[in-house]
Amino acid sequence: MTPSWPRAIVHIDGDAFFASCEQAINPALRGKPVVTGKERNIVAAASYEAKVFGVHRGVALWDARKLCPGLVVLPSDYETYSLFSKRLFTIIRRYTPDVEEYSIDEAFADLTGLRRFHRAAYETIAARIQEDVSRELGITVSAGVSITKTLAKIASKKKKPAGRTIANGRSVTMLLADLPIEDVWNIGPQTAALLKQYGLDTAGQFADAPELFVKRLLTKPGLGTWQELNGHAVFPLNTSERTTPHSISKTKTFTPPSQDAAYVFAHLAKNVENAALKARRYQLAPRMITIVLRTQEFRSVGIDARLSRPTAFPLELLPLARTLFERLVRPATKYRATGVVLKNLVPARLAQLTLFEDPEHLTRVRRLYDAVDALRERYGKYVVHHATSLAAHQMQHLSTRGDVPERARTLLPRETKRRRLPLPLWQGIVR
DNA sequence: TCTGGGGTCCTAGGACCC
DNA sequence: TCTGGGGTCCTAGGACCC
Repeated sequence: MTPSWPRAIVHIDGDAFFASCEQAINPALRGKPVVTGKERNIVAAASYEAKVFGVHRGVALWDARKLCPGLVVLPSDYETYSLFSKRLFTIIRRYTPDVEEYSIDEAFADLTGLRRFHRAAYETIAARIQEDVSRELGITVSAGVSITKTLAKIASKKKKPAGRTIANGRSVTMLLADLPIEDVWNIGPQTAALLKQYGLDTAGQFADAPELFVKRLLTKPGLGTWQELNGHAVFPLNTSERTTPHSISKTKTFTPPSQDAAYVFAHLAKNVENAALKARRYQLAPRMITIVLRTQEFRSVGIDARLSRPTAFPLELLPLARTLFERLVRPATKYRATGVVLKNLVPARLAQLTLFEDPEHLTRVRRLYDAVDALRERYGKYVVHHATSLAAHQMQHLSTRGDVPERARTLLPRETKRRRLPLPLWQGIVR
């Protein structure tokens, strides 16, 4: 259970993280307005120089360029940001082993009881972390120190960039007094709207509400947030390294929206291939697959199926995806995005044959994808793909001409030539 | 918020069993 | 044959996060 003594938790939050990484790598970009997200035509991160012009996350690049002439626009480079992220967490671990890697640019760390060891106040420890990061990585982080994760997270947002806020005792009350309820971590639009109906507009008002009232109105996470705002640390730090994902999804919007079923399916097939590739990289295979279509009007429809045997091979997943797709797709409806979710992931080695399957067939499929994955490792992701997704790939060639290798070829057999699977690979469509 | 992409956790309710 | 109560597992969908 919750320890009875007060915790000292620090929340470290990267400032304009992606943009800062770019500026750290390329000195010529320092002091300039920089955004990342070129590949999506939407600002993923904006440097503080760009924010001055009103350029924020989520702004369309077209608008961003208008707001800020001379804006430097870069494609996102997640590999590099992940490297910075790893080094950031390593620095924090020098001060405590209890570190939760909350997101690529955020961490919680438990400093409780470490003042003596570091011969420093908690605030000083936080300051040292900030100094180390700044000196060694060339980026800045903001820090919040408090007695619960929720309060620490609120504190780190208080002063940005490179700020530091300590919230204890009376300053907690001050911190919460004017904070809009929707700005509290884990209070989303739904819960905020509900609380506002009861006149609770600020974090302070919510924290002061009677426990019984909160218990009746909200569920476990909501109650936990209320407790944390009142200084009871109930959200534990998740310090276990998150190596394997629980689900893998790929979604892609295409423009313009289309009602051409074959074309829409090609996009879906591409997502299936990419999701399956990612699963194979983790040596995982899904037991369940969901496909999702989003209409022009932003309505989403989805359908699930359970696999009789886990598999991360598109050759096996695509026929099922087609079946699901055909149940889902409506004539004369324009779609703007397709998506696939691979769920119930299990280690690929556990993917055992069902009773009546031909083991040689599976071996051949495995060999095929070993070869495919090796090719992609060597020549890039686009070197080979299923014929089914060809239309989607060709679109990409047109839209990003020059970026994609010309050598893209279809290697795998067409659907008509594909061997029939000995057994249908799915057990039924769930809904 | 005029809406991109990738995730996690929680809960209600059904199925099934004793 | 009818009925109550309780446990476990599973899943769909909601809500939230960056």
